[in-house]
Amino acid sequence: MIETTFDPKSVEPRWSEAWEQSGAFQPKKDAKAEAFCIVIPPPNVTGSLHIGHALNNTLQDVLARFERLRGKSVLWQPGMDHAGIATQMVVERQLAAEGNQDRRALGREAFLERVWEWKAQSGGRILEQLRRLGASCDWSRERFTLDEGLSAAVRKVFVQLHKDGLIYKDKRLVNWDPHFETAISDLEVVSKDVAGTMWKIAYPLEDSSGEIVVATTRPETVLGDVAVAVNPKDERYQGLIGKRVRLPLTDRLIPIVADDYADPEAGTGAVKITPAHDFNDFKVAKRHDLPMINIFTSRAALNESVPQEFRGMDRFIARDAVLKRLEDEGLRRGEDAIRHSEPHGDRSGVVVEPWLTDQWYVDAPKLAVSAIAAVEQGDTAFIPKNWEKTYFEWMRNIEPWCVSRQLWWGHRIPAWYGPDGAIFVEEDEAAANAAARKKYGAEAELRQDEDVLDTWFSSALWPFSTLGWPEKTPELKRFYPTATLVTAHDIIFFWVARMMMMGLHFMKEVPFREVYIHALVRDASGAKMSKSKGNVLDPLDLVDKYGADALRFTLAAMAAQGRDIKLSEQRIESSRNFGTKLWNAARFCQMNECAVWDEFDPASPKEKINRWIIGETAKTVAKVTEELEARRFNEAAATLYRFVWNVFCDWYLEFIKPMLSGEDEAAKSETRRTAAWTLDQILTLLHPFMPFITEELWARLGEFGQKRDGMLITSPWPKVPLSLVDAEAEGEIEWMVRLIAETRSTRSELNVPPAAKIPLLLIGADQATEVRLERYQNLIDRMGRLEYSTSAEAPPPGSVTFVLDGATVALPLEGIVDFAAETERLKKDVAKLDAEISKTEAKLANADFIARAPEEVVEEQRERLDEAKSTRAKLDAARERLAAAQ
RNA sequence: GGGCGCGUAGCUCAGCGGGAGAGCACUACGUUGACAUCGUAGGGGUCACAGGUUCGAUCCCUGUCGCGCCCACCA
Repeated sequence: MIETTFDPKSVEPRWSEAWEQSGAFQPKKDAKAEAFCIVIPPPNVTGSLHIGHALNNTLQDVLARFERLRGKSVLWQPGMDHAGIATQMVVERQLAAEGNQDRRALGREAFLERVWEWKAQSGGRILEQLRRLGASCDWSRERFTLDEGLSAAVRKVFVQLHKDGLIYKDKRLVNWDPHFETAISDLEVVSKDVAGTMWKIAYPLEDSSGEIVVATTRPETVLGDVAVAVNPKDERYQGLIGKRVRLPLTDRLIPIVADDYADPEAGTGAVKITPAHDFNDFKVAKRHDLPMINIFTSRAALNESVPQEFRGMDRFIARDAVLKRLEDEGLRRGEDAIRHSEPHGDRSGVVVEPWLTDQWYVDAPKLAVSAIAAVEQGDTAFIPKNWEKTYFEWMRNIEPWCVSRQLWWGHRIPAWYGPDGAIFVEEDEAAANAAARKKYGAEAELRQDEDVLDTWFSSALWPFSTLGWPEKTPELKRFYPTATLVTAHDIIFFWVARMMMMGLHFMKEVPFREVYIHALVRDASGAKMSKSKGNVLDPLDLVDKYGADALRFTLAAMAAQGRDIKLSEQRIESSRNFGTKLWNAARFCQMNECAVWDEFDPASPKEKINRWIIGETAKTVAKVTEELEARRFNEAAATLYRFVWNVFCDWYLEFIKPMLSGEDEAAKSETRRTAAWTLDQILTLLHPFMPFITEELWARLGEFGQKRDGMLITSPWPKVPLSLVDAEAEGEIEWMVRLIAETRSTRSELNVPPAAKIPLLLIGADQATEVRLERYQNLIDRMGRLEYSTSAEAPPPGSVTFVLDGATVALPLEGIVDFAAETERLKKDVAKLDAEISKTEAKLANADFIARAPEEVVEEQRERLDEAKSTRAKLDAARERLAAAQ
């Protein structure tokens, strides 16, 4: 006998293992089966499962299991990302905590050894956590972005792009993170709104005939100024253009130049130009052929380009020092408090500096062309579609992508430098040496580029590198392009866009047919959860408390398109209760020996109730299938919830109770088999959402009846044709449902004591009605506590009647009614009905409506009117009787 | 400045051209016979506001207000 509740803790690990052992997670070998591939967004090796991962992977798993049940050959490709900065940060911290030397002292090789050691020990915990969630990835194909195969792909891509002229080295301003001492891409810069000060500083004219006042939020950069720019149309400064000013605190003379960049409305209208430390100033300097003076070290302290007194100072300390000296010199001209935004490194959190360095760039604008076209043509579709706009907007304004990082953990750039600085970009050292020999005619000492690639460079290759590229593997042939990519919108630029570019360039084919963008799960304050902020929720606690199925079902049910999710524990609790409900429904079936003993033909049942539930099942199968195909996870979940709870449990199981305890053996047997069959369909439909409980119940129920073949996970998706919907059965059951519902409602309205049965008088009941009532007498008794008779006598005075399917049901009121309250209620109901009647009548009298509205809508309105009128008559009669009884 | 989205029950949120829904919470009644609960019934909404389109608008369009996010800019 099944116990009263489902115990996830004991069941989940057992099935996780059984599934994996059985090979169910691996793609079907059947060559005829349609391929369906999802590549996992590779979690960081440093990562720990947070609620966003839980949502992301639940949705992928729902799709993977759904398509697997539908018979497709499913590959859900798992793996991890080496996460350059994040991982290096973790290990550096660890070194520091252990009182060890820092990475520089340790040396590159020893440090990398430490990182690999760390990875072996504590990396990749997240994949274990995904297993707990039930993720049906093909774990035998796990990949890591630093694996040899994927690294080879990275090298090949780099070399090829270089050959194609799509990767180049350039000296320009980059976003420099002074904490990690590396360049970062535009995307890794986040601007934060901060309170700041706008200082006004006077620059004396060379001829001492006056001064020009500039405004700045960064006084320390005065030391790197090479000019002052004013707008050529700005009348205030007309006479000054071309003159020179004395740069304060230095002995430099710098020109006043005219440039449209200077906005007369902003600040003082005169802008100091610091080309080495500001993107706009850089452009101005280029236009005017001005020198660029770098005043910062890689840690953003002042370097030897500044006067002795400031050298070595941190930038913020220097700011105060510079201000103080300017004060001393009498050059300050006031200050204003302002709010402005400051660029910060997304990982380090420190203010990043524009800094002039040599870096490698990918020509993203060129690669974007086909990536844009592919989405325009619909080769790849975004769901929801409006994300395409975001994608286009970014792609059309894309800047070159800085891919070199001054880190150690990552793919080392496959570029070697000759003694004369010549660059050899080759897949390995041997090839570079060969190239060098060719160039120099002799062996040459080569030095490999010290830098590594942006982590996202290897992620961009993920859809084909994990399938074996550059080898021509069968997997690559079979599963590329992949079917669906499931991700959150925050990495559309970081990842999706770049996969599109790389996939199209190297595979000549989009990496995925469809991109499903799901909501972000936000923390309590609505802030974005992120690995570096540490404000993550632990879904594993929720799994411990409620089970993986409950969490999964909740997340899927909340995955509506277009709104961020603020997860509440109550929702998970109610999903857990849903699981319990299902569990107990199965328990009930088992107790009543509901089992399929042989092939069951859902067209065979004779009993109306059984034909009805089969029809309802058919409708549900069609609906859930359609909703999953359209990726409306929330609606599929809601459909199942309602079907299981409100249809199967609340009505069907209640309806069949009398039969299961009745004497009609044929009906009983048929009902048992139908119930068992329906439950099987439910378990299958629900399996993508709640794999553990469904698999467990499937197995338990299989201990009776027909022997189960294999496991639920590899069973076929239900095929229940809609032709099994039996209109007659549907009508009859609906009639019963209405009768019982109305009786319940009447009982409540009339305050009938709970234990009492309501005596009913059926006036004008025909034979068919009597037969129906007889058939369901037990049910009526149980659910409605309704006692009926078909006496020909007229209804007693003071009774309420209602009409159902031709039969008038009269309820005597004496002794059980609060007359005053009842009269009040009737009045209210009558008023409501009158409003509806007049509204509907007006509508039906409207010629335009009749002419223009669809036939079925008009018909609906007529029915509505008839119903309202008959209810109205019923209420009138009730009111009269009430009055009479009083 | 540009873009995307949101405003629906006390709370968390679905829905969407044809008389507004769920879960939780609340109230009442019932429940020892599948249900660490469950069932039934009930209260509770000008679907942010104002215009427009339409026979008909919570839904489509425009505008306003409030909120969130993304991008750009910020001397």
